[in-house]
Amino acid sequence: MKIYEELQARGLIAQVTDEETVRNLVNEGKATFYIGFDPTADSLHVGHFMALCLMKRLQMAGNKPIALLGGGTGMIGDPSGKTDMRKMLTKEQISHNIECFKKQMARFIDFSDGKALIVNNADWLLDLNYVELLREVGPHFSVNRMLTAECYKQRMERGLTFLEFNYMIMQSYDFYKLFQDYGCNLQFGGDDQWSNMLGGTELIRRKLGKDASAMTITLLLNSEGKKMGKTEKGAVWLDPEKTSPFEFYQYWRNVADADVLKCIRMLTFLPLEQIDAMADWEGSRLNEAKEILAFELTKLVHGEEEAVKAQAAARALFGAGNAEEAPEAPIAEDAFTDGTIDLISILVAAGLAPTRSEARRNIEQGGVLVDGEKVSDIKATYTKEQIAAGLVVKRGKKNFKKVVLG
RNA sequence: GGAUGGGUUCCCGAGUGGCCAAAGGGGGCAGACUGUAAAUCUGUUAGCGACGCUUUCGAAGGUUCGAAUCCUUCCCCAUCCA
Repeated sequence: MKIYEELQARGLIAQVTDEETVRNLVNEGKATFYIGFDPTADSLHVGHFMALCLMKRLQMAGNKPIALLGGGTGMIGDPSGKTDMRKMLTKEQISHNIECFKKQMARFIDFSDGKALIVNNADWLLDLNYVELLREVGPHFSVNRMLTAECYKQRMERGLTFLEFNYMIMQSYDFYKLFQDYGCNLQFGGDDQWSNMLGGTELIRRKLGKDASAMTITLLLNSEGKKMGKTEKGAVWLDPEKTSPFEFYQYWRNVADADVLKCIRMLTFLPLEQIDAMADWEGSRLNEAKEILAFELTKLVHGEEEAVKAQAAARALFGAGNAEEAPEAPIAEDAFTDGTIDLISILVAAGLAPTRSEARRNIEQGGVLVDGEKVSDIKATYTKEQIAAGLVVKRGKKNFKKVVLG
């Protein structure tokens, strides 16, 4: 099975400009393709991870990836899929975020010996002269058409600023530039990028009379139609400091029944035959599939060692056995008063509750267990010796920490 | 620039002088059920040294014993007109 067919079988391909052209390009390893990453945060998240996996797959098939960091486009902000204007980032934030992105990307993609490139569109976008640019590309964009683009529709109701309206132009210019400088003939992106990407192929055709292609990756949506990789607390990050391997593992361990196989297919590198074999698993057996999904992804992102640890911790928490594998939460010496500390303080210090009020509620509602025993007294206290021995504190069913002396 | 309508807690949205930490819904959290799922049900959802205290209704002032509610100025948003 060739790469294009594999991507298709995994359900990764959403739209392509011309199937024949793209199929031939990637199957024969003739594609030089780029994917843009806007540095909107200091870590990559699951959405980026999908793109990186795709880059890796295509690279393994002999194609050359270019990772485009949006140092320039990040200054504008992509309105696609946003209902409100996003916060403008400062230049310092952007360059900090770019550094973080670079480090994380290097873990997935082989950038050695020119096998892949990493470029920053700030290098060309920031120096553009406004009037020159208008004259150069302006005539090739029809405002009427741009306004009909899907990515602006939502915003037409709530308000779209001129700043963001220009995002499509900048992205199109990127492709135009990469096409000329690096022979980049293919652009990948999330499906929400489709209209922006078409802007680029159009521009190349109109300015240079040449063809370039575009292909979008299916957005990873859950069965309720929401983007996956987001929790109430925010995105699921790849940075272990922002989303611990255990939390990362748990996120995938808890996906809905309807989404497990789709996720395995799209995100893991497991062979398709093995995945197909799981397709008729039903009911509680899907739990096994969830464990596989969680383990595989944690392994890809955090390495095998962390994946094993996360899995052991999860099993300990939900199955029998002790919870020695629980993530540790150190309590500082000065948190003790006369050698003791109360349970509310422990919960807050361990990050199991955001505020003391919340901790109090959790205890009152019977949601807190210490070493397996339910504690419903909000005044319960523990001595330094008890903490030193290690105390497993559980808040709710899925949150637990091994509290130790820090 | 002009007219009109608006900015309320995580979100939507009620509230037009005290009974307002603010209805209702959504979301979240906890509990029951279960498969660490979904659905359902119950409780809860500003903070804190907690039958009390402190901070919150776009911002800053003011009136009042008392303001989310009234007045002034300012900022922002939407729609229509230019």
